[in-house]
Amino acid sequence: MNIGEAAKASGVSAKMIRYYESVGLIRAADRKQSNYRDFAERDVNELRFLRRARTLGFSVEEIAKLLELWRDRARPSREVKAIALRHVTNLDARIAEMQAMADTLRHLAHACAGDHRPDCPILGDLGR
Amino acid sequence: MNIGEAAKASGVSAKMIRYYESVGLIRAADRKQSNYRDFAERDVNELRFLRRARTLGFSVEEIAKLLELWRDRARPSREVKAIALRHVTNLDARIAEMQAMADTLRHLAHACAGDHRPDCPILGDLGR
DNA sequence: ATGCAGCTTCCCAGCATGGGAAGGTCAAGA
DNA sequence: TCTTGACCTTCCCATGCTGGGAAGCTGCAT
Repeated sequence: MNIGEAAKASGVSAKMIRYYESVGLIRAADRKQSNYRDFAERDVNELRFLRRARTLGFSVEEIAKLLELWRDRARPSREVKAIALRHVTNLDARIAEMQAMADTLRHLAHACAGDHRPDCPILGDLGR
Repeated sequence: MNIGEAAKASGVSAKMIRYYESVGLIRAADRKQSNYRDFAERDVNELRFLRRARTLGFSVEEIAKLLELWRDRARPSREVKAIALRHVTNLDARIAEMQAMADTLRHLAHACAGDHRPDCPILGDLGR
């Protein structure tokens, strides 16, 4: 399977497949005589795993560990769970930060007339 | 005022001050004969504005517009409000995304024993 | 055989930030 | 006065993830 087909089948762009390979996230694919990469079904499965993990917000580094565990039939589920929960903690922290930003801005915007006049609590706050 | 003092006074690192100057976010500071940058109180005020806007999550590009409006005494508050609300919409979207990620993961992690055994709904989902 | 689609590598760009090297400047203390 | 150390200057590099594009090779269909 060429990289284009693997990309279509997995939902990961060819550009990204090459990148993941270059940083060692996935095994380097086999090569045909033409030097074209040759993907097997197993590779496509890993790429799909990868894509799904990305949509859940895992970093490339975390995915490296998850993939390793995935490949290891004797993994302890404890390790997988730990990575997932650490990521959840991380997400929650970032959500709280952004929530605070949004709330502050909503509040300031609410107090701003939003017309032709220059007076503006938003700028007032920023320049306090 | 040297860049170090301006950094301390504004809470923006010297590195970042140089960067903001290089991308045209702030006016290029005056130079002394030594070629050292020379900051005035007004510059420090802009840097503080900048820092506050960054903590509210505005992009450098948005801040460029906000700074422009801040400097313009005849600005219509409408424009400021529009930028702020657009940013809030943006934040809300990202929060919702991350919330969905966190919820999915919490759910999967809850179903995962997290012990020495290899069975794991988290990996199951990722590799579905 | 010719052309086009698809592959290869390599470089560049962005966001915002920090690290560090090589070299110039300033102020304080011996 | 000279040295020293803190601070400044520019320049390049790296991060994490993604896309754009150039130059050149391969493979298939007409």
